[in-house]
Amino acid sequence: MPYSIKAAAARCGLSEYTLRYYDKAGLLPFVARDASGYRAFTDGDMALLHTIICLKNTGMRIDDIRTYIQYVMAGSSTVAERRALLQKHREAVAAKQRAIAENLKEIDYKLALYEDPQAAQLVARELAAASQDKQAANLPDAFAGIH
Amino acid sequence: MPYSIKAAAARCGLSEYTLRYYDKAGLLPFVARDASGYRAFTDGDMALLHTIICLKNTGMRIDDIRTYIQYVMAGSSTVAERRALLQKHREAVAAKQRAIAENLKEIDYKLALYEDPQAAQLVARELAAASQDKQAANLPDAFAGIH
DNA sequence: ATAGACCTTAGAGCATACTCTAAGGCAACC
DNA sequence: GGTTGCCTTAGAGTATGCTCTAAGGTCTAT
Repeated sequence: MPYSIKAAAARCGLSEYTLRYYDKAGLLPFVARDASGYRAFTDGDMALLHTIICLKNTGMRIDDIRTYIQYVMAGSSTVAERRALLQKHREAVAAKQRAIAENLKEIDYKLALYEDPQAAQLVARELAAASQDKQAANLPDAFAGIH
Repeated sequence: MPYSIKAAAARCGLSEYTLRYYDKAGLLPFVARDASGYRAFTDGDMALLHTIICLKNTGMRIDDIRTYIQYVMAGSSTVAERRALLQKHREAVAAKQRAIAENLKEIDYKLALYEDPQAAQLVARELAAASQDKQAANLPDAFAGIH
């Protein structure tokens, strides 16, 4: 019934190396060992691992994931702490998503410029302006001679 | 008119260290030096630096940003390459945003559980199930005795 | 009983992106 | 001319998260 590390890795999409690294880092204190000292992942373990991967995929650091797992291992008395941790993370992720969306808008603006039929001319004009900046300041001009 | 590295750092929000690191990494070939060998950032340089920061903030790697800057330094003949690079990046960022949103949904699900008035009971039930997984597989139970 | 595929650990190595230190040059003011 | 504050470089150090190697134990089938 339980999965070997190889099977668990295949199921969750992480490498065996990464699973061992996570275990060493204190993220998998719940994974039991069989009589030979081999890790044995149960379905319940895979569910918790899934949560760990969600936290990782949203950018949570190993240290913070460990804190979450420690709350889980401490039982239902830590529900408030878990809620606070996840809420804080949720807001941080949302804020980062918004920031990325903002930056992406500017990249889209650049992209629109490059997609314009007159792109070459527009770019050449930008370049000429940058070039003049240098001349006006009596600085060597890295853009000189570029079209 | 041009900005010292200190002024440029203050304006763009990066540290002086980071600006020097970027220069060393080939991201700032356009920044000129004054008679004393000091970097002199023009307004045109700041605009390009802004683009670099947008790319960085959306997770582009230094190596790829350098490629983009090399296209810029090669003039308007590289418009097609720049467009391709930005489009590819744009799609990668969008895909990652979607992936994060997916993972966030699962975290929200967990959060809803913790926000339930019956949270402690629900969590205790999860825990009991995980505990039974271990028992059924004749494995040491890390959850034993936790409420 | 031996080959092969699996597992274990400790610890080294790597990639990325900074971050800082050391040693020293330049420029302005008292 | 000395102090102060800015700048330069090379290169070392840090943080994070893997990724891999070496040495060795276990299990299964032939």
